[in-house]
Amino acid sequence: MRGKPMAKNITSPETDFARWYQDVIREAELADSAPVRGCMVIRPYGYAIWELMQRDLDGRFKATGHTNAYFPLFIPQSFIQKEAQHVEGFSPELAVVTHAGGKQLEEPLVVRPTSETIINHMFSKWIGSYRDLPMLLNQWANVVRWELRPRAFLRTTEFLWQEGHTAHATEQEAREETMRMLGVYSDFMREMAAVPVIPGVKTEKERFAGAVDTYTIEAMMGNGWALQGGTSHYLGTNFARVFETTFLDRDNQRQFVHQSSWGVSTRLVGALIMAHGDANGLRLPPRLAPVQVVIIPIGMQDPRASQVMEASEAMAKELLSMGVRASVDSRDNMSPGFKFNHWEVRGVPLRIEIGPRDLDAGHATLAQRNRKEKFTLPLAELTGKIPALLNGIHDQMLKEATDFREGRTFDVDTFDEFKRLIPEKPGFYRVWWDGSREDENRIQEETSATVRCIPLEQPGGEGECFMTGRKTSTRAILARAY
RNA sequence: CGGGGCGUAGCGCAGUCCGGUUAGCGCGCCUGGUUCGGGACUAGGAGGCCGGAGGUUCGAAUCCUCUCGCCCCGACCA
Repeated sequence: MRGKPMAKNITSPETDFARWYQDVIREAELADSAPVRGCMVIRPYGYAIWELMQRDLDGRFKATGHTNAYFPLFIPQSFIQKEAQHVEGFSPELAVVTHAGGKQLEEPLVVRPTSETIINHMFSKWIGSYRDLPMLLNQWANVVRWELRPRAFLRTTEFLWQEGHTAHATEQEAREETMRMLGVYSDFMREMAAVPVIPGVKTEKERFAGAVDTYTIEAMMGNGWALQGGTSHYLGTNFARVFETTFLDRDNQRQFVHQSSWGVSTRLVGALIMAHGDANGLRLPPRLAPVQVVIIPIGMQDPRASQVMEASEAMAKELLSMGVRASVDSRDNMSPGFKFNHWEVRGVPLRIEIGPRDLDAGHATLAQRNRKEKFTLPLAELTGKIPALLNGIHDQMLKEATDFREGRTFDVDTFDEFKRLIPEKPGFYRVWWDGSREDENRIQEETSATVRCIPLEQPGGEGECFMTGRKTSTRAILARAY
């Protein structure tokens, strides 16, 4: 890239991060806006990323004992209204169907914003005794929350997600489940998305409506803002009580089940874009890249073009048989340079160039999306080295993202200091925390930042709360967030 | 819901203040030729109810009224 100009049609992320984000989505053909406000079309390339996420996560859910099921899109309005906190949290953003079949419905139907209520309704029928527990279900679905301010992938009126719902005999089991799934999400983010996350618990203000405790994984985006990548809730018996989800224990006593629910959404695609993208567009971590290796044949008018094509095809075939997602860009109406840029914008982690000169030298030229220098590898041993190269790219991207986050994480002791620093240095701010909801409101009003979470991993020791001055042993993380 | 911006070719825009023949530019697209190791060149070509409705005028993309929609920034949220 030797000092060449920035990618065409992409605003520099330093100039305007929000516009850069939109430009990348457009140029990489991830999504397009839809005729309905707040909704978006996920284009094939963007959807392919989501499918890779789904496939991996689904495997992790199965491996932890969950099975998939599907519950209806429409929920009787009365269901939502049963749990006080839940209604309060969701009523402003509900889409409600009042007419169908040519007439007004007796009871309006809510388009699910989440499925705790309808699932509890069914659980109460399915669960009789402790022998039916734990019940461990997941569903892949779309949900609708009427958004005032949509952003592609991050916040759309309709979005795709997965919601896990479990019921257990004891609080301890349900809490263990809550933490287990938070761990699954953290692992996924690190191992697949190459995004480091901070697992923690939400404050009361940020808690899911209806949960006892809400846990989160918080990731840092390229502008220093935080993004909640996934949530896992311990629901206690809140929904069980209103839906009478009960079981008979060993002593023949009726008990409420203890529950968890947890989810991640297409928002993760947005997280990927903003955690790894650069001025030239998208950068995809290899394990979530629809195309991991693109092979560009060069000199397609050259007398030896057919040799070049043969070598390219052979290489792709070999890689595919090894389980590497490789493809040859054999379009003959585009110059190599155009193709380089085309695939760079789309974030393909590894590119292989093969031309007559390479054939003469018995090697191919490689370029990593996350590095500037090109290098060569002998043809004889090239394909065998690709898996390790891809793993290396993953490790490098994870390290880059981690280093970036560390460089943007600050410790502050007073609210004044925080107020002064956060506008000029957006990032994660660690503070001693013993504040109330009112304190949080004040923080948000005066700085636009929020308490992202109280990390599970605490440093120990104690200090004075940066708002109240009270002694506390709790450290919290504050940031501006999406 | 507040504040700001924008609707003109598939995409990005100019033209609008100050009305005047056939509405322009770049990219993309189609056809031919030449090209191909970092966004190729060239010749020709296709493509528009100037967001919608009403008005003013001899004449409206341009002026007036009303509408619809989109985007950005804030409040709410995964």
